[in-house]
Amino acid sequence: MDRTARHSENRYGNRPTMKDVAARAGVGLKTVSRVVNSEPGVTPDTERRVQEAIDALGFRRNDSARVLRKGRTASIGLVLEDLADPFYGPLSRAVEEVARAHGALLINGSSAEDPEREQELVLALCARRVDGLIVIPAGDDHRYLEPEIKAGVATVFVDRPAGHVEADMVLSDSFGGAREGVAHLIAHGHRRIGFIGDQPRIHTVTERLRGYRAAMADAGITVEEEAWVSLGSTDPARVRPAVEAMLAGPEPVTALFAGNNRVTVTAVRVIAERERPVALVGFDDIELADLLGITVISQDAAAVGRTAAEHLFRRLDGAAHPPSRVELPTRLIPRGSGELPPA
Amino acid sequence: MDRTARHSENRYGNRPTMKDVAARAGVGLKTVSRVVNSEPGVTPDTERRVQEAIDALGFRRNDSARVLRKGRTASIGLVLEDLADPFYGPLSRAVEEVARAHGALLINGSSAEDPEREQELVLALCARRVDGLIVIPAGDDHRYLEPEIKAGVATVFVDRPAGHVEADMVLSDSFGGAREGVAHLIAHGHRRIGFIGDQPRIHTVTERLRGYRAAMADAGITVEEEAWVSLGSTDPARVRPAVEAMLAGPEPVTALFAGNNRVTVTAVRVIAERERPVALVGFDDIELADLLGITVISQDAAAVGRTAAEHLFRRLDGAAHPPSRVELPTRLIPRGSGELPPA
DNA sequence: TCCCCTGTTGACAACGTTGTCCAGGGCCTA
DNA sequence: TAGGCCCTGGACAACGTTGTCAACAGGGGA
Repeated sequence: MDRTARHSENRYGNRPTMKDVAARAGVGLKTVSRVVNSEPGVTPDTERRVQEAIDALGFRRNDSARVLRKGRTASIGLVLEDLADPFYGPLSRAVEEVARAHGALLINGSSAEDPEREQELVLALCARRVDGLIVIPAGDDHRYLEPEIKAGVATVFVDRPAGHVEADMVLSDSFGGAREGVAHLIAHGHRRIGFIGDQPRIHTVTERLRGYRAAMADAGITVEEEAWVSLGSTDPARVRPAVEAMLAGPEPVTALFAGNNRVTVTAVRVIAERERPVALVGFDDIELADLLGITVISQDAAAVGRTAAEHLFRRLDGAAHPPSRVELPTRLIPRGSGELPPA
Repeated sequence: MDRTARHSENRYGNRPTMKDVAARAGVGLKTVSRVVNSEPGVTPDTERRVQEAIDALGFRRNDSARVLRKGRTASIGLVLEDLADPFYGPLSRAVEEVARAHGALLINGSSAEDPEREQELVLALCARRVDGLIVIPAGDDHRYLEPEIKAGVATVFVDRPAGHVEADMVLSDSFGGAREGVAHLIAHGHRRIGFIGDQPRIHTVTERLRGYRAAMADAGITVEEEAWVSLGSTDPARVRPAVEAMLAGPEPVTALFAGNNRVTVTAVRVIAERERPVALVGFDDIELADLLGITVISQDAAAVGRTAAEHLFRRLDGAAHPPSRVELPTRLIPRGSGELPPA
């Protein structure tokens, strides 16, 4: 098999280059470059000839070469947990919107909550020389990013703090939100309150748990650890029995605090199957939660994304202040389920 | 000061290049390249020295240069309507998963249902030389893609057919699904059935409307166009009064068919405010719809994304068959709202 | 008439990587 | 011991673009 032939066939089909355009228009290479980039110093007549050649050949500038030459890719990377999670859709969209306003494209990837996969993704993005990175950390050690950050890749961590690395962060007030939610339940007469959360490895999980404990302590309630606190994953196959266990037995909990949107959904399902009403407050808002009367601690995913992206581009525009840490407030939205009295 | 160092400082921060690594390891440039790409023909000892230099300098291969040289970017583009829409999250995630299995990254953008923005995005992606494109069309004329497709950019259109261009398509059976949903309502005794949809410019909208008409015609029902059919946007500010109008008056509709998930959500809200029960079937499934008892025509967003991505990579792997058109089936999920009798 | 100035244009190098090809050294075989 | 072969390593060009700089033409002023 002839290698050269296969090779050329495997390239960009037969993409015309500026050289081809130049030849066809009968001008120099650089003149084409000028036209393509709307640089001044080209007579209207020449410009027209070049433009005709461009249209005729279907030429499109090769941004890879441009990037190589200029050093900026006009693209940013976003690494999150799961694009299919309704919390991350709006967040991602908000980031995209800001990026678009700055003429940048968005490359994104899901870490699936796996630190190794996070690192793999982030480094792949760095190899592409994205100008900046927005990372929702899966792991808790980001020293692998040090050379990148030192080399000038603007980086913003979102939703959870970075591990062992200095960088901007945009977080939600997980502690305060959970504390408020649990206090809300206590204010409605509950004392036996269960907490169901994701893996304790995740920062927001421990923060929310801390908020739960704080609210309980404020009310002088001693938490029955074994019976009232359940951490693990958001898989319904785990959450469901955990919730059922809390609601069973001689002294069941009368209220539940659900650590995130995935957990809330499963909790709602379990509760719906029972006769006895159970109070519930969930972290994160959910679509149609208003119709189901679910009280939630809402965090504005779009605002989080927008804020993070704005920070990022401020860095890219040269801001050199020390790493900042923004904490966005949460909001309690009472809709009924959090205002039920103890059974 | 060393020339190389000063130079690279001006570019990507101060990114070391293979040349720097080679100098430090005391080997040739190409040897570094071999190590980085795990090519054979390097003694373990040399490899170790190179690897040490790489680690010491924090070197990361510049994929822009690699792409320029190799002609493949190992990235694909996905242009959809709105990443924040719960239908597109899972779709996007499925595409990403397939891309990942093929070692490719995903660049995505939202067209916001604006044909111009779609074109702008697609062409930007082409300039980046993505290997392939998955497009959920906003516009209905894609002739602008002709030179790209001819140049070898694999392209798959999803959810809606392409305009004036030969390419693979992966669609859902909008017509059949809507027809089945409306027939379901008719089977439960309804004859006055309203249809609420998005902009008629969108292919799926007219297809679903066609399904509605077909089901009505099958049952010998004459559609009262003015009163029963409402198209426009998915903005609640428009949908809400439209639904209210259908449910008002001396001869209101007794059932509604909602054209997509956004519309369904608003319809559910309006219905929830009323005393008289109104039957409802919605196109697209919605989270928690099971708890609210909403009957839906479900299309598997993840399956759509996966199928499209698989088609794309088959093309990239050399498949040369003529453009195919896949239509994925929908599924009626009865949950109560679609089985209500006429009031 | 000459010269300078301005405005257009093109030649050329460089960006960082990979493919090609060649050189040298060590080892095996005859 | 000579010849040949394999294995390792390096020099060099090329990918398509942009920045630099110089050339050139035309016009106007002295």
